[in-house]
Amino acid sequence: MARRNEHSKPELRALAIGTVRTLVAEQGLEKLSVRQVARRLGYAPAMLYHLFANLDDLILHVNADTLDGLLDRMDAASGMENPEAALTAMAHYYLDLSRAHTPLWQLVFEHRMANGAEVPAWYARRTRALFLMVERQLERLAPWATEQDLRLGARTLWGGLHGICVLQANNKLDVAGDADPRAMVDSLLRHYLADWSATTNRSPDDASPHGDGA
Amino acid sequence: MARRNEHSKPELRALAIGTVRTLVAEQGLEKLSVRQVARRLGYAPAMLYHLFANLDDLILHVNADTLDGLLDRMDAASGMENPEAALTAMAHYYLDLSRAHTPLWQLVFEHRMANGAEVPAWYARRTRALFLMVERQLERLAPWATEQDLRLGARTLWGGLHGICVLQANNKLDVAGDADPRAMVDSLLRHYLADWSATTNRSPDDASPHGDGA
DNA sequence: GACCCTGTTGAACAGTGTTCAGAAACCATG
DNA sequence: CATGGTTTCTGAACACTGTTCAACAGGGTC
Repeated sequence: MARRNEHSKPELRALAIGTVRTLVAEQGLEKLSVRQVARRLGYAPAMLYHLFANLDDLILHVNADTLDGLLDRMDAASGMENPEAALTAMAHYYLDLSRAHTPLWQLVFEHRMANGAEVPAWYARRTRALFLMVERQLERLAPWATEQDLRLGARTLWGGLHGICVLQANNKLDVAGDADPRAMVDSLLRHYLADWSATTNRSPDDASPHGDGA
Repeated sequence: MARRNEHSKPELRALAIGTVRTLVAEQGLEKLSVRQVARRLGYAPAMLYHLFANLDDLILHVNADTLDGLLDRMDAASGMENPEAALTAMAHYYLDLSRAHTPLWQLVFEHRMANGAEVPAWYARRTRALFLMVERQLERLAPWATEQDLRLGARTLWGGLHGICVLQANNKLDVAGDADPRAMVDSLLRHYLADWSATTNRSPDDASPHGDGA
């Protein structure tokens, strides 16, 4: 019972990734295990170690797919006329993913690497791209903002959005009295962006032509 | 080797909770296991099941202690004159906990119950209390806000703060270019609160004396 | 001394990720 | 056709995990 060669290595890799996706979607990330994936594939568990370095590696490949889908949809929104509308659309994609595919979303954002290993570069590139897209929209919203303003603003805004999604995915919102996550996201974006773009304008302690005091 | 009776049941419970705290602080939550706790205590693993229902129950008791400490410190800040200053102080406690005691913080906020069981009432009470404290400060900031405004605002603001702490605890901020979490928290509070308190004032579609259209 | 009760344990069960020697089948060469 | 090499795949093992439960040891009571 060796050497069946029914599928090529890349085929098998894609098959394994797909199996993890359905398995996680069906039973959540707690039930995910190498042995379960192998059983569904009809192979011995050890076979998976010829496709991926370990379970973390397999999960990262699944997450890369999920992230690519999210980034694609966010990128499509980045062309909108109004940068505020673009950010809102992006945020809604982010939230929708955490609502419609909660276990898959958790696999991306709540999975911790074993023994604190660093994520590989090919993966970190994707999370970096996410923040960059937000920065670019903020830049359109306030072209006068410094590079540091944009970094801080993007990380604050998207970190905040992320927190709402985390609470939503973990059902922590119902515990503390029900609240509509969509309304929360809209509230965050509207209020934060309004004051951010208003007060980031021509910072007083910067090299501005004629500073109009605080 | 049975029936030593060196400690009372409540003593043993407190001892076990303390052991989990040091164990998690030293090695992170991944390494936490019933057998490790028992070994440090000098008992057999099975003994712990006479003190707690299971590992989840033990962890919840540890988390309750952590939350109580946080709530105490936040409660002390709630008496400050300026509600905005109070919220800032509370947020800083929240962030500081996630920075100074990251593994313990993760145990509270990133631990998932096995087989999706609901958290018990004595525990849920604490997370509810957290949101309530924020609501009370928002009410002082905008006494005219409706109950629903307060709920939405508190959950949005604290959800956002939580997200920043999550990214911080998981080292996701360095990956995407370094950003000071403290500056992010301040940015979130300042900008969100400024516009929230300004625009929540006498909502136009509510029973206001003379609505000034959008 | 006999009894019960309570604190405690060893052993077992079912599961986990991971490694590795080796078997089986395909391919190319002599 | 046979031989050898390479690739694909597996069974078994190792060291773990949470949890359960029969059984045992010691203290208190009658």
